[in-house]
Amino acid sequence: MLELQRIRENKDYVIERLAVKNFDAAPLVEKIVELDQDRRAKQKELDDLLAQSNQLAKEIGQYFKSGEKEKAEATKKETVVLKEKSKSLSEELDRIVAELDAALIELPNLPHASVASGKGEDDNEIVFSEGEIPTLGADAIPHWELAEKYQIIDFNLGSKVTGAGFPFYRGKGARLQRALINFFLDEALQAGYLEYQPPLLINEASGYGTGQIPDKEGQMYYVGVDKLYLIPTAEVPITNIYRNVMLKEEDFPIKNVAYSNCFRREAGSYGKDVRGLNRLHQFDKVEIVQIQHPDKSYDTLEEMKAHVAGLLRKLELPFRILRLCGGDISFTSALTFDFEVYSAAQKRWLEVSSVSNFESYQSNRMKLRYKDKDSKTHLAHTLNGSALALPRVVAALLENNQTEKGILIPKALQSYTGFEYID
RNA sequence: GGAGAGAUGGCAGAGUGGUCGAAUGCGGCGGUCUUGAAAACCGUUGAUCUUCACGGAUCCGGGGGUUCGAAUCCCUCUCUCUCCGCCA
Repeated sequence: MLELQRIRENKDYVIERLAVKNFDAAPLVEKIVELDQDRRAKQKELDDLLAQSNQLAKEIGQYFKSGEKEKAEATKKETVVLKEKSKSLSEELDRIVAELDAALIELPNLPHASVASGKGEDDNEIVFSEGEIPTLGADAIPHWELAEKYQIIDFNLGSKVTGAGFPFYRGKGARLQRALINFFLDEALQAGYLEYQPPLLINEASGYGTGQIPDKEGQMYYVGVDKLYLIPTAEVPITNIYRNVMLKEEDFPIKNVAYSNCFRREAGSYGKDVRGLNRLHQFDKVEIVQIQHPDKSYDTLEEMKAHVAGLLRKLELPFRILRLCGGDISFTSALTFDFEVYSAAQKRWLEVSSVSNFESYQSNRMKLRYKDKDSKTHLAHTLNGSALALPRVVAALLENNQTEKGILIPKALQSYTGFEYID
């Protein structure tokens, strides 16, 4: 959520920037500014009343001590009026604050200056691309057929046991998964990240902290009896480690990495987009999260981009980087780069990573702050990125590397898989 | 799942109805001393909202209540610990 002070002081700028996200912020901003003024006025009024009550209470205490019972009783009567007034005033104040909070939550994060306006994914800007797009023989087949041919992923079995979008990985398929996870984790460790194994279920407060709740809780699986959500990404537990935390300036940068299963309901998805590994309800992902000083968060974003690019390079996958336009960038993000790999048999680009700077948007929700050298309190910046999400990487590896001898495992991965070919 | 105990400032730990935002110790910061450091001694040291400022308000796990007045009493939730049960 945006800082109130920022909205108050840069009303027009906020409205202007949010237009880039195709969000008409004007009515909401006006409402927020009004509610804020109202809140402060009411707060002052209430504070004055409470100050009077406190004063009287002190006096009553004195009277009792000195044995002046009548005076005490008389003063008590005075407080009754004050109490009624302050009670109704504080109820009114609660209403205003609730309304203000609700309005603030509806306001998306401001897009970074480099974010262009645009309608949707077609308007994203390709800022980088690398690698040759492989040309496959006429007998090349998509990964779901390869999965069946080599019996490494069983989608039907998943449907039987759970439902669509929950595949079984089997034999060398399962070992490939394990190899990729270890490879990604090791690479992150080498880059200075601290490894975590997070809980896969989170409470409501955590969902709120990173922005899944309210609004997007429909995308998460919910365990009603225990009021817990299955995580859609390790970002949620890992970032929420720092909910209500006061850091010191020298703690920056905090670099965490976590492998986790991710669970997404993906309500409303259908068609060829969800074929095979393209979109699953449960998948594996290694996520990197950084907490950084506001002055350095964009350098950090570049560092994270470079890390992700390095992974794809080592896997020898052709990839491109997109800067998301206003219409495609998420509600909570200020700047997002998507990484896409080319899946040669499907002849399409698949998103395998999304690297974002949330600036102070999540921090403000979570009260993630730090003290500077003058022990002034500020909000930290949060960033995260997939490094990487497995299924589409696997899809591209299978399709691009299909040969007559089988699926060729990239060199960098062979020490992890223990085999050279899936055959 | 059952029974009991507890949650106080960065940490440890006092406080069971009124000058308690909270003793004391440790840690942190500043100073005296010292060539420098340590030790010792002196001082200082929470957050949020509001105000130009003085000041005011709120916060002792979360929420609610009793009272003129709550860290302190009551209800409720969460979490931690101990014992029993179950169990990878």
